[in-house]
Amino acid sequence: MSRSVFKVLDIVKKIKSVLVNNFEGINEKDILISSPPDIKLGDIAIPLFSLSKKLNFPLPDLAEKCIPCVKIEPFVEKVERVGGYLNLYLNREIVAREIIQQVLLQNVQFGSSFSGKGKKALIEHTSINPNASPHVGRARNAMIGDSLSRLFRFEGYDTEVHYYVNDMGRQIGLLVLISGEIENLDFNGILEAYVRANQRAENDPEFAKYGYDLLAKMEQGDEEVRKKFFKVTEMCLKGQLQVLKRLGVEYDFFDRESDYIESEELNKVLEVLKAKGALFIDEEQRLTVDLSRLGYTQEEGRYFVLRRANGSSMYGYRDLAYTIYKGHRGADEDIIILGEDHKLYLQQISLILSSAGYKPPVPVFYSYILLKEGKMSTRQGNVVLLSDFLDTASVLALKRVQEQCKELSKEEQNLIAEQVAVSAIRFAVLRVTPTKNVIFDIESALSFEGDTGPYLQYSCARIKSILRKYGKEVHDDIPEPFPVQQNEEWMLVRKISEFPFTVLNSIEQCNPSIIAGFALDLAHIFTSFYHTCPVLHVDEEEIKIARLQLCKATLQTMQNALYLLGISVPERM
RNA sequence: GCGCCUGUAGCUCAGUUGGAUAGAGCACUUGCCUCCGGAGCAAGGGGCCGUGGGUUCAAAUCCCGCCGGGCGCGCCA
Repeated sequence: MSRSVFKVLDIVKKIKSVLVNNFEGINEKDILISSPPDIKLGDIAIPLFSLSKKLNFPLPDLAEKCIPCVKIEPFVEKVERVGGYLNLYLNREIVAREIIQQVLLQNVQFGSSFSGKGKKALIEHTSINPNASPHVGRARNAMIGDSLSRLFRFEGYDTEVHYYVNDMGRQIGLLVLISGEIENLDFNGILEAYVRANQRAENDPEFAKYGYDLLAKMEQGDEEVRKKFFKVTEMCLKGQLQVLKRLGVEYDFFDRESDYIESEELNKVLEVLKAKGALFIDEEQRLTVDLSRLGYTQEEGRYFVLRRANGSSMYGYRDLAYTIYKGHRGADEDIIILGEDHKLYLQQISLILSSAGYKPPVPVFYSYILLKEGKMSTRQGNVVLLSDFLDTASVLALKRVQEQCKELSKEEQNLIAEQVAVSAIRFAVLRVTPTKNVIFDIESALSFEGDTGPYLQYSCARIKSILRKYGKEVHDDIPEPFPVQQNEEWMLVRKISEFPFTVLNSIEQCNPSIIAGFALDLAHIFTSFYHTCPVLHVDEEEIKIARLQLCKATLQTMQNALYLLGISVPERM
């Protein structure tokens, strides 16, 4: 069921205002605009059921009255009533011209409504514990966050991306402890070291205690200990960032948790909580917030501990301080990407912040990536490391590139293979709505066939090939009228016209999968067009040019969509 | 136990916020490279949209109950 709506032109807006002006007692919200289930039934559909009811006007009469109103010149060619629907047929040649023109004029900006102009967005994402190489499950956070960052930038927001470096805590303490025992510990050895440290802590209370002691010294600002923590976490962070960079994920700011051990402003917030009777020292000497005093109604999750009995801070304390800091950066949109396991936690800190007059960040939650065999577990060894996946995908892609692009240099071939590998993983993860679990199937993610990132790149490569073979620059002046002969051409135009709407929809819902779905639709329609409509092999020069322009507009739209997903488009593959 | 999320073809997922005949890909069957790139296209089979009620002109979509899956629930981060 396609519900394409022509957003590029203001036809929808015009229809609404015309109807509102012609009928008393209705407003724009009463008028629904959708589109017919089949291209044969027209391009825009207006269901009249509720209008007829609201106006107390028999449906056939209402339809009769509406038909001349919505026949908006010169775009609407024909209006028909089918059952309770008013179906509008657009003038393909005029509408297509307008749309293709817009795409070619706006090129890399086509799709943006600039809704974020003059506004600022702050996005925090990824925050993988610096203790291991990231697996694809963890990377879902980074991919969603990165894609949203691209969306916000695309819409004109002044966007800053933050990475919160969790360089504290008992786990890191243990890691620092054991790193002192291993010579030349590097990023590759870190996971093993981490696992070993945890095992030892379980069996050796002495060792565990050292971990805590080290953490306490770190908190108290012991310079030497701080240096040790920094050294280990920095090495780990660098390694992780290298892998993430392969995916095209980058950050503007790295904020270290250890810089938020003490916060005067947060202490003032705590005074507010105290005044509300929400802050107390519990029976085990922990500094605790009783959220029920702030409006929290559940018993589960009612208490939120800020400091241990020995006075050391908990993650929640530091994160509250950090969140306050972020709030002062003046962002209109303050967004944080979190795994679904943080839902209650975020609710808790949001309650604390808002009860002291702060605006909490807007969370985007995502569910875990599962393997067919079940959950990913580092301990059980059934994880798919991001770097491993990229390596195998890249090798597989290289084989095909070597066959198909023999004339290219080795470096170019490698580059393309890497681009294909990245698109395979990014698309496989991003195409699924964040709130749903992703069942990750390595086999199909590596197949590059069907609804995959490489398929999208492939369809672009085909367009580029056509444009290359044409040999000349395809100019941007669109003929009037623009010839549209086949349904496939028209369907392409319709799909392209949806893109700005899709972008807005995606950013409103903070859901990149909407873009992914759009890219797939567009690619399918294009390949269908490709097989039915010859571009270079047509005699009439006007048709050839028009189709070349349609190809160019399709490519531009596809590249813009893929850019938002962090997928780059090779010239050939 | 309580709370949040989720259930659509054998499998992996869409379904533009309540609209017309529920759509793709994988897998299976059948065609299509002397023709702009077969990482492709065209066609076919395959559905009680978890289940039982309700709301209305209209429900995969909204509300309630039940069942299955994911996540969480006081010194982890």
